[in-house]
Amino acid sequence: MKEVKGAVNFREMDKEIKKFWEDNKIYQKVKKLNEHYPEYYFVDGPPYCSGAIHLGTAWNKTIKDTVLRFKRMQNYNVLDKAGWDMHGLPIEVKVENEFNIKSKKDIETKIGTTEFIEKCKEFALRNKEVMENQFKNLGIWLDWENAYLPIKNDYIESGWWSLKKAHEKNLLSKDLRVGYWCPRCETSLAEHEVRGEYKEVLDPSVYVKFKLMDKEENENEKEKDTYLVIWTTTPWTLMANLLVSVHPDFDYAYVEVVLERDGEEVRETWIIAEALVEEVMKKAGKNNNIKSYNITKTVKGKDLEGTKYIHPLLEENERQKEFAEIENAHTVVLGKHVSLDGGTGLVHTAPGFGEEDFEVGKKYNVPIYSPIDDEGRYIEGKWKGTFVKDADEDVIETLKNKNLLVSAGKIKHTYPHCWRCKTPLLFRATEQWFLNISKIKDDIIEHAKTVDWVPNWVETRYINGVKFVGDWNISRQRYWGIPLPIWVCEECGKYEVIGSAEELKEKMVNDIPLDDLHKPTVDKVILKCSCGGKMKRVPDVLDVWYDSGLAPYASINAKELKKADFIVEGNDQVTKWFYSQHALSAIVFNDIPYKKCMMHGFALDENGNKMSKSLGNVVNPDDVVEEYGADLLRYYLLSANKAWEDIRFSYKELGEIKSLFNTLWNSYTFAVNYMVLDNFVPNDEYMNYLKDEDKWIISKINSLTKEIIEDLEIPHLHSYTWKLKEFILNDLSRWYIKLIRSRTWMEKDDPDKLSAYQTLYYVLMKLITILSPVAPHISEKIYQNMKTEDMPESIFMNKITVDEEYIDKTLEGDIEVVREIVDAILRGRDKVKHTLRYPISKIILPKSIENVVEKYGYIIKEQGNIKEIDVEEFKGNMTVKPNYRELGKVFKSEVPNVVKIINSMNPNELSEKLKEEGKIEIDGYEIKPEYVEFKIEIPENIVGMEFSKGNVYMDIELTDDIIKEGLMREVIRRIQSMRKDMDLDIEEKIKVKMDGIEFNEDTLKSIEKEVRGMFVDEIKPDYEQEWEIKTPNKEVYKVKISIQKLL
RNA sequence: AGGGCAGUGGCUCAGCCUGGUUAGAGUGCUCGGCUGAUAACCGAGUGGUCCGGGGUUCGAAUCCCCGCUGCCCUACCA
Repeated sequence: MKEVKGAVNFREMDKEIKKFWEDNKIYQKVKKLNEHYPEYYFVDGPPYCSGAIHLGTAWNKTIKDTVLRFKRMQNYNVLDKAGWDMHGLPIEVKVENEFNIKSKKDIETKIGTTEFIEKCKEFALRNKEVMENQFKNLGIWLDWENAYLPIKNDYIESGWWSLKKAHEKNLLSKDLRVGYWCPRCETSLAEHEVRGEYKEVLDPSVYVKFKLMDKEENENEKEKDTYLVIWTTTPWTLMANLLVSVHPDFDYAYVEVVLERDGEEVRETWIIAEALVEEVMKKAGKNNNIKSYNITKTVKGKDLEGTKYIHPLLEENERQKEFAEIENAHTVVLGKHVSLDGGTGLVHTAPGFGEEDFEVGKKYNVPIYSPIDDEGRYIEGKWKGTFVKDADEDVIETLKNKNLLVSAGKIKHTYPHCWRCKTPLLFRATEQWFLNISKIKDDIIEHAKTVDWVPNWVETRYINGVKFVGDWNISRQRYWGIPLPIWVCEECGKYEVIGSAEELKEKMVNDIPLDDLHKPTVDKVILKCSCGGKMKRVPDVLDVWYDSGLAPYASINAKELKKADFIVEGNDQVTKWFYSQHALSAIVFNDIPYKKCMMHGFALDENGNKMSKSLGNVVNPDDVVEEYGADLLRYYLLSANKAWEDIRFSYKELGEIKSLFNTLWNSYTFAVNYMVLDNFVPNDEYMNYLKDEDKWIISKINSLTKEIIEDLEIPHLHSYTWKLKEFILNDLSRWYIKLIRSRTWMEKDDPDKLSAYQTLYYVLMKLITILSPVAPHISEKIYQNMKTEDMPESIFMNKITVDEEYIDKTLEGDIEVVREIVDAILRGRDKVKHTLRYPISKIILPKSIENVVEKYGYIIKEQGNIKEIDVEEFKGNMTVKPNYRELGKVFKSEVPNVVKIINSMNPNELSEKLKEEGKIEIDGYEIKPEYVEFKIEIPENIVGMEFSKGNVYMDIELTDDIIKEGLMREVIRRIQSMRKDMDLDIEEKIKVKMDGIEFNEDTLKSIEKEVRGMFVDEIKPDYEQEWEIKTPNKEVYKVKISIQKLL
């Protein structure tokens, strides 16, 4: 042990400890140590290698690190590979920017795929390094050396292998679907790539009439010109309209509209959802000269099913004339997705341009018509070659000329944009590869029920999420990803799924070296079809979520399922990674790949807003670490909230954690510096001399350890950290250290002193052991200074254990009472301005706690500065209070009656009787002592204070002796304060001269001892000060104190 | 629209699962105190319709139902 001097700098400590761990390979040694213990399999949810970590990722890894450190200290062989997410569009984009590439074509023509892939790889690896270092600065211990990287061949092969399994189980298919498409980047985008990219835009808001085909039975003149009124914000999609959807259960009104057109009165019937008629007519009035309108009849949506209409742009798109011949095309169909939130209650449906439209189109068996090219230009019709959005105005104009426009305006709404080029996205039908999750959904839901979710309601949320997912589109028309291992025959269209590089090597007809399984290498491989044709690879790559979904088995290169004992990620991952890895394991192993799954929240700014660059409210974890040190941030993140709720990051609260750690550090330096001063060497022998307060805190730390093990097991990190805080501040610093302070001033080898040191030593060691999972640096730092030769090299080589034999709940309870009494005394003193420096000659405590007083009276005396304690049966006015909990157990619904009886009795008599007879029977109710609590009112003329077990009465009479003793303390305090001003060492001796106050010889001796001084008559003062001392009996002393250093 | 979570002093949050004294902490503010752990610490005061309404119960912050508000997820924004 070495003396600890100077102010604590937590950041410097981080660096020092990090170096210590690295130089001595502590992580590796800990791993080795646990090698033969049971496995604890943890799978790291891989962060994306985008550049830098943020507060959320820091939080995420802190949770992981804390739990895993705990598990290691429980002697588990923790499998803890770090993981990284490295493929995908975000990196492609960054690289494109680096090369100033504008379009997809440029990649192939300007720099070539090989070079491009190489750059993507470099970029990902570079970012991985940066982020890894940031994590290491937070003290995150993971297996960084053997991290799993999805860009490695064996990982890619795992992807292939699993996809082949999916194929074998008939869960892989190729299908035409509508998805997001960026016309500028010429690629499909995944749903998750679009998330957060909905931006407010001004779009056309157009109400259009679709004329009904004249029905023979509709001879009625009035119903001849009948129209469906639809609303759209994308007029350009009308070109591809095939259906109009209505809700089967809604009411639709036939609105007879009288309007004036070209000077003539025209009568038309418009079909609009009844609830929206007024709104639509209001809008229509602006563009049409409407004279009047009234509803002639209403029908249910389902009654409209099959009604045929004339496509409004039939002349502008010849193809629509062909479609008109198809059975269901250009008819009203039913769809539950139709809402009355806006529009007309009739939804224009273009199956090639909308996801739901697509579903409806398939259901009604009409063509999935999507007449645009990769760049978003029409490939046929009047506007052939025009970019679709540019056609909007012209479409509107055309409709107007055809008298089919009801209203044209603008609307502000949110619309998805390409996150890289900010172009509004289109919805477009393309052929993609799918995993048919819908076939195994029931199994997936069943698996989910076997998981231990933290908090448990995540299960509901997860299962609900799963219920909504459709088949998983796994193919992307991009470059940087796991290549789809699917080869298609050019002749017969048959396809084959390859499960490994080995298999590919066997089957390829040309000779391509397979050093790297990325594009474009694999693209060159040709296989031979059974029909004799050439098979070429589908040029797509896999969705990057497929990569991370493979983690449970690909990360350890396994072909069987090893269920993770624990995973934890942010709440956005419930429907992402929790799901993607489950989906892939369900396909391959028909099981869920984790046993315990915890969700955490998001890190928001102080006001609860998301941190974003544009708001300028981003808190960089590096900055926080630089200012406060890693442990404070770690502790803050785990204590700020229940993990599954969002954290509002606050520097103020971080400051509170700083106070906590300062207190911890002060407690530690207090202990160590005294120990060093006395050359203390810890020795179990001293445990034989423990005083009650020592036994108390030893019991406390063991009780705490026990609770903390339970908290970390769940894990409930908030109660873990809160309990630590409570112990450090209240039990250790504010109570125990206060209690033993006088013992540190005793002679070196006094057993009382040694046992106090031994206790402090024991408790601090226990404390830092349970603190170390969350605050590894500080704990290690303290450990390194306090450990003895025979102890393990690092704190993390120790086990967290409970010494059950030291737990004494009775003692803990008794000392709690003592604490309450001391607090009550201090409150009482405060009330009458009788400060602690002046003793109180006597206090009286209730007889019921006699044994507590007998055992621990010395603590009360010392802490309250009390001369004598009496225990008495108090007399006085009693009040009685029923103990509802006890009464409830026995009397249930009779409780009010019993309470009435209790309250109606004279409390003093009741108490007397209960004491004599043990119980009373009144009106058939048996009243026992435990049903009631008595309190004695404190008479006004007596100084008394209440605590949980009764009252404490204080005799505050001021005798000469008391004043004298108080004055002695007044003087001591002032001399001490002057010593401090002079910056003297604790051990340094001084000469003192006092004028203006007299003490007897004994008192002077006591003062000399406490202040390490010597009273003299003559002095050459180094420091002088005049003091005014006021006693409680209003005497005033003017005292001059002079101090001279003794060299 | 569906699902989940949350709503407790000025602020940040415990407590709720498993109903039972006077609903707790920290922080803020006011006052007082302490002093060799000291840029720390202690005490007192201040401050609450426990979101609202209904129900169950002898008893509800806690359990149930309905609603309000905020956040998140999913869907949608035709």
